Amino acid sequence: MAAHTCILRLAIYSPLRRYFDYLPPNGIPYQQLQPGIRLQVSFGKRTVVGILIAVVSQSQVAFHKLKQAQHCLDKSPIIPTPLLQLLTWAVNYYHHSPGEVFFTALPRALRQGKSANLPTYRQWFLTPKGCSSDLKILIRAPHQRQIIELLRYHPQGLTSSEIKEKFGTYQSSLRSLVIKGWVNFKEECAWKKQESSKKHFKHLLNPSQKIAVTTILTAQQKFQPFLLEGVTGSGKTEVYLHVIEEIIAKNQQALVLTPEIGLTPQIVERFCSHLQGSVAVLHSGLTDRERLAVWVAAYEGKVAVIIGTRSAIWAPLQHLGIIIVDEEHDPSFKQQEGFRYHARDLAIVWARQAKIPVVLGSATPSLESLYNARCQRYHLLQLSQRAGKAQTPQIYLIDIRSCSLEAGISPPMLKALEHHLEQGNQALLFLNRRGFAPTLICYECGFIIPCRRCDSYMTVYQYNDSHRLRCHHCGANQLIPANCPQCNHSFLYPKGLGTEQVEAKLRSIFPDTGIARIDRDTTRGSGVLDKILNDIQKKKYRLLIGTQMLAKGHHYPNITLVGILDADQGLFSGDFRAGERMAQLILQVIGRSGRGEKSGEVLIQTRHPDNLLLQAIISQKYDRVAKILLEERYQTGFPPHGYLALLRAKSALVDTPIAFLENARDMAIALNTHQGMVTVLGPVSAPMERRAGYYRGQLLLQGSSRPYLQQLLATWIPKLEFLKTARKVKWSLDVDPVDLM
DNA sequence: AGCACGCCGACT
DNA sequence: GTCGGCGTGCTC
Ligand SMILES: [Zn+2]
Ligand SMILES: [Zn+2]
Repeated sequence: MAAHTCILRLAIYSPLRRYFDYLPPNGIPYQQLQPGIRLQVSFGKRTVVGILIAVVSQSQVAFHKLKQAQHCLDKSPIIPTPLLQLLTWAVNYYHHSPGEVFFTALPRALRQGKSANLPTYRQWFLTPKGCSSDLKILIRAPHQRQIIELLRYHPQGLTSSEIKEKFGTYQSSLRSLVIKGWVNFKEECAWKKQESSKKHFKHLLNPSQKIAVTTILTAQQKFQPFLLEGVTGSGKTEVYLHVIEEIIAKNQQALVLTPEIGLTPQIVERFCSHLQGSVAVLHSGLTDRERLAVWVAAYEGKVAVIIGTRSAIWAPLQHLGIIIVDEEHDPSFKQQEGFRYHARDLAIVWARQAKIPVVLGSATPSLESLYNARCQRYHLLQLSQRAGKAQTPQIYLIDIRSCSLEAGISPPMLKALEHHLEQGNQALLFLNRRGFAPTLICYECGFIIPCRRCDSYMTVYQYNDSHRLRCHHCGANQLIPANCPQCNHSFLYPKGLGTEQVEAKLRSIFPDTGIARIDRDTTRGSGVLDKILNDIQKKKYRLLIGTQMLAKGHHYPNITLVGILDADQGLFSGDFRAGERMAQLILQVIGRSGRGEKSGEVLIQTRHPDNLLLQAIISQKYDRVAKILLEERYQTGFPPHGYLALLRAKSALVDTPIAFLENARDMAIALNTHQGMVTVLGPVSAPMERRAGYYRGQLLLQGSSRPYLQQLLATWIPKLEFLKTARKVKWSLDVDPVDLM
């Protein structure tokens, strides 16, 4: 019997870190049992969907315990082989449960076992008869009449959902109209092929762009990572476009990953207008249906280029020819909960498996990528020139220890603002803190209003959330109290600085100037940011104040003054990556100024004008910045001079996370065969111990060798779920954490 | 996670 | 008595 037993190894959506073995359903030909198909199985007391990962002949589980799968949900795989390989790699590297890994890659409909057909929608339009007929006949059918009137406004037709949006009930009316022969429909496939008005507008490349393009293209059909380094405005996007053009001309596909904020309609438009072939977009704003449609279309090869955020790394592309990761240093490529994958790192893995080139682009590369380039693992390509005639900006530090500040603005900063606005130019102020003020404090007793669920203070909001306090860590909010909760005194005042406050101050100083605030609070809702950006182009706003949203990827050609209100915040805060982040942010903001013809000026307010890192930043030489940071990482054994894995645990009770982590630590130390190679540090409570009602702790594994760290994780992590103390906490592993918060 | 089972206190 | 909270076990 055992000789030709066929056992199906399935991934099932559950936090359990293992696969589940089943026997094949009755009457299924062996050839149909391809990895990547889905089956319906009984799992415990439930019926669930499983994904076939492998067909094996042996199982760890006793034969009599194996259940038979109920039936196959697919005739052929819904996950292409390269993606299956990538997912399998991710299961092993991130030591996460296979079920959650494989299922996060799928659109919701496929997770639920629905069919993998290209979803369609109905496009309704008027027939010639419907166009010309007299509406008076419809006097007793007001719904039908409304629909006809609406369709006459939209000669290109309307979708069912668009009609449904206008009138709640519509189906019976449409049916009657179809019978009358006034209206008809056609089935359209539901994925929005991105269209562009302008087609084919070719740019000439400068010499360093040309070199980049040809170098990348000579590496086709082989694994080769490139680090494309170039300041904002040096034309990285042009390089991407020329490379992709060549790739898709050979009937291969291209995948472009961008940070969350970078995926603007402008950038999509740019790709569409330059590229022949269908471009599809994948981001968090899509409906489930649209996501499924893009997935199926991509799998069927109907899509040549996918542009998307982090999760687009799971696009089912069978003929991938190149991957591009733009702004590769951006932290949004790392998923920060559950299955904590890094899309940039997975891009490298995919490229290696598929033997294709991968391009990481950035003006301020991550230290990891920079280090890889130095070790010759990545080919470094530099775009030296800023496009156009613009000069690099002049940068000045303002020592604010000896200044009196008004809403965080020093006299020299104010003077510069006045000057640049008088010249008719635009100015930008950067402050990486939302709200009116980070704290509300009692004048009498000094009590600061805390969040009830976090070890943190409530942020004061005056405008957006009209007179409320909000916690940035858990979302809790309340009205601003009239009296101090501790001493009942009524004089509570906001202390510290936020963008709302700066905006208010600027409005009082420059009452006749258009002022825009750009942060997460003013840009909620789709299209809002886009409208603000458009109005900036039109010079409706001349003074901009904002958080890191301002820094990322948008073009503001007329800005000649950039002011950084607080360079120290972030530069000196606890986390090991804080310095890198802040340096990248400051350099990105600096890059916003002085494009086009005008050269720019940058003013940076600081209390530490002599700080080495700050000095390196204002030299605008990123390699100087990197040298300082890399030296620091070398001293501490942090990435890229070392590899990290962080075990996190949280619970509503104070002591349980640490108790679990202590058990976990003991186990790790016992299993650690190479103590010189992997160090177990902690456990300690998290920098902010309580968040959203949970007490949090963490245990850090630091390795000087990645294989040894991985080997320890592989033996250790599967054992953790059997610890008694594990039941009382929520725990998760973070391989290559981007921060230790 | 999601579901079932069994034990114990408390409440109509 | 029996309702329900929660600790424990199990998922091929
Ligand atoms: Zn008080
Ligand atoms: Zn909170």
